Amino acid sequence: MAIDTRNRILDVAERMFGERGFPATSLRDITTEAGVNVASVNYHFGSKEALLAEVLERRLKPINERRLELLDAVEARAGDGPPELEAVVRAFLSPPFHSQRVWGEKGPGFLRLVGRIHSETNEEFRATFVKQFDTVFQRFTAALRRALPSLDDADVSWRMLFMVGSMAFTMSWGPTLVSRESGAARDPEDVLESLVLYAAAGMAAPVPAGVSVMAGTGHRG
Amino acid sequence: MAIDTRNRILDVAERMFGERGFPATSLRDITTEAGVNVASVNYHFGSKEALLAEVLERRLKPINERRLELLDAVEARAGDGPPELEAVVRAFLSPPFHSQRVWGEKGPGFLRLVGRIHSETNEEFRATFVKQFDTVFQRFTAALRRALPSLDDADVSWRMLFMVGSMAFTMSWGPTLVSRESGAARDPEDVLESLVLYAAAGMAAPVPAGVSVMAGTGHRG
DNA sequence: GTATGCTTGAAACAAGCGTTTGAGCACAGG
DNA sequence: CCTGTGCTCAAACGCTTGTTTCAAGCATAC
Repeated sequence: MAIDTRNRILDVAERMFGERGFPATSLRDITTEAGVNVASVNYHFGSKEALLAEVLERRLKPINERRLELLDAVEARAGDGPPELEAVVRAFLSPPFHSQRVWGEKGPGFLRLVGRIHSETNEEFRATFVKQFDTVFQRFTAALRRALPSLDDADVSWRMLFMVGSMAFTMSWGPTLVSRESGAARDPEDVLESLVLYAAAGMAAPVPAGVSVMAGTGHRG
Repeated sequence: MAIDTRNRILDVAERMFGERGFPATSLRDITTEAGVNVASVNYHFGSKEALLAEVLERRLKPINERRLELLDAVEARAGDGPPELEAVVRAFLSPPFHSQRVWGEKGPGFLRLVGRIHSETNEEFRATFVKQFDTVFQRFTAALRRALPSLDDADVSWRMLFMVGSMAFTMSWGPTLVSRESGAARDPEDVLESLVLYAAAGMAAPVPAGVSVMAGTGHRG
C-alpha cells in the first residue's frame, strides 16, 4: 500500500530525526527499520530534506492551529479589554505538550527536532520553516503587547524568544534529566504547569529604565 | 608550528560546529579552511569526537569557573542570610554572554553548540559532557533554594532547566531573529539584562498548591 | 486479455566520510 | 655526521552516504 509506506517512513523518520538528529540519521536507518525499500523515500518525498519538511509540517500544523484556536478563545473572553497574561502563555505552550508522542517513554519525540532545525539545515530550508510560525508569532506578539502594556515591541519579542527557549529545551532535555534526578516531577502535565507559571512571571517582569533600546534614549552606564 | 596548528583547528572547528552542527561538519571542511592537513586532526586530537570534546572544554571551563567565582562573591555578600535572587541568576547567565566570540557578527559562536550536544552525540559522550556541569549545577541549585525557600528541590531543578533553555535558545536563535526584526535590541549586554530580569521573575513565580509532586500530596484535576 | 499507471525491489552510482599509512621534513642532542 | 623526535604531507584505506536506474509486481480500466 502506498499510503502505508509513506506513513511508516514518516513515523520512523520522526522518531529517528528526533533521537539522533537530521544529518546523523541515514535513509537506510529509516527504511530498514520501517521495512521498506531505500528508494521509496525518494519516490514518495523527493529527497531526504523534503522528508524532513513533511515530518515537521505534519506535527507543526495542528499544533499551530490549536494555538490560534486557544488564543481566539482567550481574546473572545477578554472582549475589548486586555487578555489575561497567563491564559495567553498557556495557549502558546500547551499544544505541543499535548501533542501525542511528544513526551513518550523513549524520549521527547519530534519536538526535540524543532530546537535543532536552526543548526542542522541550510538557510533556505530554515526560511521556509520559520514561515510556518509567522502567523502564530504575530498573533501572540500582539496579544502579549495588549496584556503587557508597559512593554515595547522589542521587549515582547525577546521575552517570547526566552519562552520558546524554555519550552524547546525542556522538551529536549527534560526526559533525560528527569531520569537522573530521582525526585523530580515526571508528569508532563505538571511540567507544563510549572513552565506556564515560570513564563508568565518572566513575561510580567519589570522593565528597568534605560535598558530598552527601542527609543534609543539611553544606554547602560 | 605544532601548537599553532592545534589552535587553528580548534578555532575553525568551534566556528563550524557552531554554524553547521557536529555531524554536518567534515574534517576536510575544517582542515581546508584552517590551511592544515586532514591527518593533523587525528594526530593532535585522536578523533573527530575528541576534537569536539576539546572545543567544548576550552570555552566551558573558564565559563563555569567564572560562574562559581561570581556565586562565591554573591554568597559572601549575603553572609548567613539568603543570597539575592537576581544576583544568583546573573552570576549564572552573564559568563557565557561575556565569553568572547559568543555573539559575533557571524553568529552565536560556540554556545550554539552546547544546546545541540544532546542530539548530535552519543550517550556516553553526553555523560562526560554533563559532568562538567555537576559542580555548577549543585552550587546554584543550593543557592537558589536558599534564595527561594518556598520552592522544593523539584521546582528549583525544573526552573533551572527553563532558565538554561532560555539562555541556550537565545544564543542560538537570537542573532538570526534580531537581524530579521528591524527594531529589536542588538546589544548583547542589553539582551543579557532582559534575560536576567525574565529569569529572576520566572524563578520567583508562585507555586500553586497541588502541582508540586514531590510530597505526593495531590494531583490536579 | 491486454494495456495503463502506480508502487516496490535489488543493485549500482559517484561522492564524501573518518581514519591510517608511510615517506619526508626540520631540528635537537650526542 | 648520524640519530631520534615531533610534525606535516599526499595518498590511499574501507565504508557509508543520498540518489538513480530499470525490471518486476499488481491493481484497475478498457
